[in-house]
Amino acid sequence: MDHTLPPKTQSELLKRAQAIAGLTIAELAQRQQQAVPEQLLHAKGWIGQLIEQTLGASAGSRAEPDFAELGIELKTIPLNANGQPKETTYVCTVPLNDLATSWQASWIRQKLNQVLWLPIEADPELPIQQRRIGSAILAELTPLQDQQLEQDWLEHMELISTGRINEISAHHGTYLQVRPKAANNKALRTSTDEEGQSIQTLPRGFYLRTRFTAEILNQHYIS
Amino acid sequence: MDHTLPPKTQSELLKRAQAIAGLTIAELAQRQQQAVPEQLLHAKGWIGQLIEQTLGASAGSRAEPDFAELGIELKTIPLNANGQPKETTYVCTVPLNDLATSWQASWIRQKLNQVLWLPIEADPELPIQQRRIGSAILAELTPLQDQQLEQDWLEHMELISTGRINEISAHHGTYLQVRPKAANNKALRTSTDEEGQSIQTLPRGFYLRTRFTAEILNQHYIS
DNA sequence: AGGGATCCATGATTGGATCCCA
DNA sequence: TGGGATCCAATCATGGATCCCT
Repeated sequence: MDHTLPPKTQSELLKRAQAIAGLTIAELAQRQQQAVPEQLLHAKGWIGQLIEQTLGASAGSRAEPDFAELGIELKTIPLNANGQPKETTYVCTVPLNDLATSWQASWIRQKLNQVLWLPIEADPELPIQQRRIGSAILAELTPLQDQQLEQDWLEHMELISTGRINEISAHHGTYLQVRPKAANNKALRTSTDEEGQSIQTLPRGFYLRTRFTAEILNQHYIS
Repeated sequence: MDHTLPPKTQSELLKRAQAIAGLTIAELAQRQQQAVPEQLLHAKGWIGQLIEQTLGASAGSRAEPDFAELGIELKTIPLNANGQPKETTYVCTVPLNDLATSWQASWIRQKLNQVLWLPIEADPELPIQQRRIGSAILAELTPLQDQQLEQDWLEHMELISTGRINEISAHHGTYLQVRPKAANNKALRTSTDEEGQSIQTLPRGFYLRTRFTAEILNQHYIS
């Protein structure tokens, strides 16, 4: 089995995801003829990319969901020893220019509207090879989630569009954070301040807090 | 002013509480002719007792609210620099024998049914003398709080009455915890295990988590 | 530079242990 | 011993910083 071609239907995508549920990372890597890194420090996105490759996501695309034709985004969720999400989830870059858009039309909402969530064991005690892939969850934003995300997004965009991006900290937002997304804290990018002057600022990304992904899991595995 | 006599009415109690709102501990201590300790490490209950004395609570009584005739219990709430409760709140000892009672008739519920909460600044940066007393809140248990506390209480009492008290940790209970309440961890007391044998165990107390007292504060100071 | 994410120092929380008084 | 509570080491959570790939 070597799924390099994108799945043609939602059902085909789900079938592929179900087929890898329960596998260890070592088993999946072998199928894909990949070597498993000893640690993720120097291979941070590796597992996500292994999964993308396996399910046939169109890698490297921009401003589009991973499965563009199906309108589905793929996201892995690292789980701690307790089965809870261990990290926030990166969604996409925060636009620093091109601010005149609505939540409905925004890039981030296009990505989050329909997501295939794939929980993956990530207890640091567990060697990467032995970590198991969980059962995929295909979830559409509920009206309530949509509303809550929109509210967070509006607050962030208000600050950005009034040139106060440097006032944003990761403390803002109920579900959605804005945090640095860069090679390091020297990687600056041009934005615009309150008086229309150019300013240098760190590039940022939108991240979903763990409380959001924890709710997704709870809604689907009522234990 | 020296209120050593118990207040005769609820209104008199509230008047006394309002009269000390805004005072510093130093000011109140002077009125009561008490010396303020430099630190609370060796005077842990001192502020609570200063307040009791001031408001005319019947000190040292047992199995009864502080203002027995009014059915009102007095509790101070230490606040951190952010105005949030800093500690859990001790309520009363957990009965290790005498287990055949209902929530309605229980000692703890008698105490919690009507409480005069008194917030007091307790930021460790602030010298004890300068800490201020807040505005008192007289609160009756809401039906929802009553239900939630009952559920926690039932779970704890189930474990105690089946001799599994040593399985209880402070992790149990949504609002109500059971934790050690003793001079030290060698102070043992006799209880009964599953087969009716005597066992030695630490004496325990019921404590309200800060999330409970935080809700009390939020309901009354909508800020 | 955008997409795939995790790292990890530091601050916040917690809960077992402890302290004084009558 | 019951009532008045706080202490504080250890754990948890967080969010600013960082890493690889195309």
